Amino acid sequence: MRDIITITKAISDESRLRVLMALSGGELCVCQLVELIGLAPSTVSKHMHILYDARLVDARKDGRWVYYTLAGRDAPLNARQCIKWLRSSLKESVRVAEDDKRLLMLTATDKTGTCK
Amino acid sequence: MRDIITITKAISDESRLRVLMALSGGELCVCQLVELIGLAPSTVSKHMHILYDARLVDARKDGRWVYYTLAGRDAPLNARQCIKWLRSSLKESVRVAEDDKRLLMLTATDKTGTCK
DNA sequence: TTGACATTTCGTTATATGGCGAATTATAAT
DNA sequence: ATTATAATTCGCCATATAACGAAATGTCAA
Repeated sequence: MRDIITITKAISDESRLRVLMALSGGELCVCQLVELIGLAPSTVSKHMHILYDARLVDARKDGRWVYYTLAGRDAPLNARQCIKWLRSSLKESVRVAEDDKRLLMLTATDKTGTCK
Repeated sequence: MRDIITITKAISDESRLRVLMALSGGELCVCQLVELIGLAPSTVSKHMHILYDARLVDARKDGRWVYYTLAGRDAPLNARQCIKWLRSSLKESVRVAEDDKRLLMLTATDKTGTCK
């Protein structure tokens, strides 16, 4: 029960939902998410910690950057199915579409894969 | 997006999750839910309002009782799929099993279908 | 009609949550 | 070595949330 509540609390915030949907397109580092969401780095970092606790995202550190991805095979089934539900539910969200578009611009300036 | 956030906020509370799982066994009136969850009637009523707003439950008034059921065919797909995910995720929850057991006792004393 | 009961609404209170900036840590570049 | 950058932690504040009891509403029973 506690695990599920951790997940449901994690997904009950607009910024965190936007992050999860943004990560559908592949891994992103915190500074890219800051750019996308428009909140302070410290705030975004806290959001990512909440998503990580819920095992909805994985983290990978590379140099001074931390890259986040959607939870993968090793994540609990509950978390993966939650993401599946969210993706199908937010498929037609205008906000998500806007973010996807902005993300294309953000990642285009950064062809190498490193952040900046 | 707003609809989904309404849903995710609605399911980010333990009492409301317990209510949703309890309703898997069929409709229940507020006083039965009060008995099960152990919170004040006013509190449970507020919880039900939140679930209703999210379209996760339907309400049916019969005399002085209000019976709630899980969202049915007419409810948004998002809400129904959410319930599906929750049910599979909480399938093995001890808390839910305890509630189910208690519910059997509660509904056994009340064979007619009316509340008391 | 009076009383009892189920439910909801309202006002209040305590705690949880989300936001920021400042300070801290870790890494890379000069 | 020093500086710059990415990310996190910490402390603070404003708002949201969940709880209660009291009062209001609606319905049935005596």
